[in-house]
Amino acid sequence: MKQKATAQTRKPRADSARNRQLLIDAAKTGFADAGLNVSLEEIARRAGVGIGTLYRHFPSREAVVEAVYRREVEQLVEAVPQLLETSPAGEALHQWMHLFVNYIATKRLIAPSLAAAVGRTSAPHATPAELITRAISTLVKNAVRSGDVRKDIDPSDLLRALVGVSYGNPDAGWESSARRLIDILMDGLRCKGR
Amino acid sequence: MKQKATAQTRKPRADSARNRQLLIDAAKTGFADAGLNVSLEEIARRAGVGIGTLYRHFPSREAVVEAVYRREVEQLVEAVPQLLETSPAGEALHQWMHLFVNYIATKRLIAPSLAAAVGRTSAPHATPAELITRAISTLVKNAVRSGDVRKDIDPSDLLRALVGVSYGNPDAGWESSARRLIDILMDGLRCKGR
DNA sequence: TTAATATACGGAGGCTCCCTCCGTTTTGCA
DNA sequence: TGCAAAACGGAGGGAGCCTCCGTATATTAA
Repeated sequence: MKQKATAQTRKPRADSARNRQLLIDAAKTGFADAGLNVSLEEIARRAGVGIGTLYRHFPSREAVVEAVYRREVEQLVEAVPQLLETSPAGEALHQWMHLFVNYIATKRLIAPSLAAAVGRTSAPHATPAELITRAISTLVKNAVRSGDVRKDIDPSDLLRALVGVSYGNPDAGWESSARRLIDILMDGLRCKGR
Repeated sequence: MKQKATAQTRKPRADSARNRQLLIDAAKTGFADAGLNVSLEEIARRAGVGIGTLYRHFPSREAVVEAVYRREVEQLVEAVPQLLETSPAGEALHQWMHLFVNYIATKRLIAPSLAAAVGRTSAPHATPAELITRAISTLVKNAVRSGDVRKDIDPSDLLRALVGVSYGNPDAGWESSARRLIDILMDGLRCKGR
């Protein structure tokens, strides 16, 4: 299960792992306190490590953000099979979209970085954006097969819409707005015998 | 018609007006060439003026962006009465949404600054965001009255969706994606006798 | 025309942030 | 216990943001 190249590798250093976690925690609270534009130096400061350490663990701001929201993305992905078991496919899709808004609502930072990433598939391994794309693709495919939604739906389109709808500024009943829009979208998606 | 305070004012200086226009032009090409993150100093350089001059005319990056896209916003707003004359209200709304995507597509910068502004109504005079909000409100109201779309629609919600849908990254068939989504949205909006 | 003055200009400078590089420190392993 | 490998820290160069103020120029009145 462990990755193992041609040569045997050392056990990873304890301080490295610890600092990585400290950084992620600091980033999480930093983003929450000071918005998406906290300086990386501020994050390093909060974590009590040098800026160099931050950059060693996360080569870019993107990478930091991704590490922070990776958890939520995983939960979002894991919810799919369960939803498909307990609900008809169309309903599963609908519920998942609301779930998406939930996660976006708590952590305000998924949307922006997701928005930038939806199109691209260049990354070597599975990026969060790709994971989510797969999740929604599964849901859409099922819903199309079961006849719950029209078949001319591109899952990426839908994801884009979802991200877009979740993009608004934090204040002013943003979340309920997103929820209303999802319901409208869903109405547009359904097969209405036409 | 001219603004005139208690004291009579001087004629505004010619160089000021000229520089302002140079700056707007430079910003327009600058945004097009180098993306939304061109430095303001670069814009000033392109315009052949000092950075101080830029800041005197436009107190913030936001203001620069707004000046650049003001034209498109105005056209978007002006299209409303015409659309309402030539099409049934529901269709007018639909067409206007496509028009919106058109303008966004050519100038890639309306969406971001609009996204930040949709909620707020704090500004003293009519901001572009408010102008657009008014435009879409008119269209929605008409469409609701004529029975073309359901009545539980908040125009701001719809604008948010429009902005969101138009937010994607430039590459990769973004525009057609936005158009498909608009059609789906519109299907969701229509009164379907239920 | 010319002088007076309101108005606008330019860019140096102080600040913050980004990111790299390398001397120092810590950790895992033998 | 000793020795590399691995990780740390933060100084420093570069860039962008924005302000401030001495200088330049347009407008107006004489």
